[in-house]
Amino acid sequence: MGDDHTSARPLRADARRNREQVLRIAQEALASDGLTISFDEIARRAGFGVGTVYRHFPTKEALFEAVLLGRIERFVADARAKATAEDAGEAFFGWFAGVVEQASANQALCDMLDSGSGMGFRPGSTLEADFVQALGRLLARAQRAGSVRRDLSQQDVYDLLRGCLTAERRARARGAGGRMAQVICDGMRPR
Amino acid sequence: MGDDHTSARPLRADARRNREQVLRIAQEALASDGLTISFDEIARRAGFGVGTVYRHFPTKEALFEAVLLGRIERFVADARAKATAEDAGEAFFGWFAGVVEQASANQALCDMLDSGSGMGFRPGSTLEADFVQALGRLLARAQRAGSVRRDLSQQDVYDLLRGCLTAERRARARGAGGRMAQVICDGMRPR
DNA sequence: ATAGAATCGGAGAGCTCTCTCCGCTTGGCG
DNA sequence: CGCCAAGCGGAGAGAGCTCTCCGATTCTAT
Repeated sequence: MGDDHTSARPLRADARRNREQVLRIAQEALASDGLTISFDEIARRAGFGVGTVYRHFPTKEALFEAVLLGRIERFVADARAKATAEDAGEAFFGWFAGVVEQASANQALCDMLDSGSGMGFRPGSTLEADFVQALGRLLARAQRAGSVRRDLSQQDVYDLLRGCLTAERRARARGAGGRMAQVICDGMRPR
Repeated sequence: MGDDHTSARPLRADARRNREQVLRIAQEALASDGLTISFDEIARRAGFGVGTVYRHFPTKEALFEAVLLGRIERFVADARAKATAEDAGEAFFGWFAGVVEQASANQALCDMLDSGSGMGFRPGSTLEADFVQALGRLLARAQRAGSVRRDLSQQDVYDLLRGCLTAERRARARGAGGRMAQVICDGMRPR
């Protein structure tokens, strides 16, 4: 319970600038270094004392969520938008490849999806369930259309997505990114 | 360095028993908890003081290597044994699925292959290079035989293997293991 | 049984990390 | 301009980790 957006009064002008600066730097630091980066290090990179950063975000988790949750929500929204597309197979594979492309560029996003309920997603939240459910809808339509093997459950595909992120992230690091999703999508097609 | 097997005199009988006990417990602990388990915790589970464990293994890394390197070496040996098999495609896919099956049952093995040179493999060793090279030989033969897409490099397949481990470990955790390697192998076949 | 070498146990040094506390500084209103 | 609440900085508490050190204990050759 810190002083989120829910506070009664608006922040002082300098405080608002500082908060935005922290978010900007945290975003960069998380994208390049992942969830293991320390709170102190983020404060240092942003040029603030650690007390200042804690004033804006009551825990390390709260800061990370402020940076990352929106990204995951966008994946869910994107899946919902594609849920009525004409070509169900294209919708499913396009969404899968899009998530892989976006998330593999961001170490913290990979960490979060990778670690599952363990660390990334807060226990009380339904975000992970929403994500899997949105994925499941695209999958079910694509299977009905005959574009995806029928023996794969939504959990199977969620796990394959995580695996694909691991692979793509590595490939990207050596400058050979962009093809892992293609291979894994082919593997999900009926033979 | 420490007092490995290279020492001049043999260990006292009780010390040898203790060393083996430590290795047994460390093996279990690493398989279930992975590379992030603490040295203190292993000593505690084995029922020894931490000083005793350090007497046998000079660093945490040394203990972990004593448990894990042999497993990786066996993968390399297995790849070499299959390098002259009649059916090159079967040899490649069989090896890939075998590694996934064995390693996905062991959290520490997954961590080691996952993290690459970062943490798992010691910088000075050639083990990781040997592993990739042995993989590369199986791959090249399978590609010549037309069983695997030709646009995949040995690094691509190494990354796909790591991704497959991530996926399979998750699937196994929810009791649905055994099919991830099938999907990814299918993805590597020519269309 | 006994000496003495080999081995054991665990307190604690030194490090990193998260998070708190409170004296000092500064923006913005009257 | 001057006041003071809002905001800032960073020392340090507390927890956890790796690894060291040395007095206490146990094995084994005689």
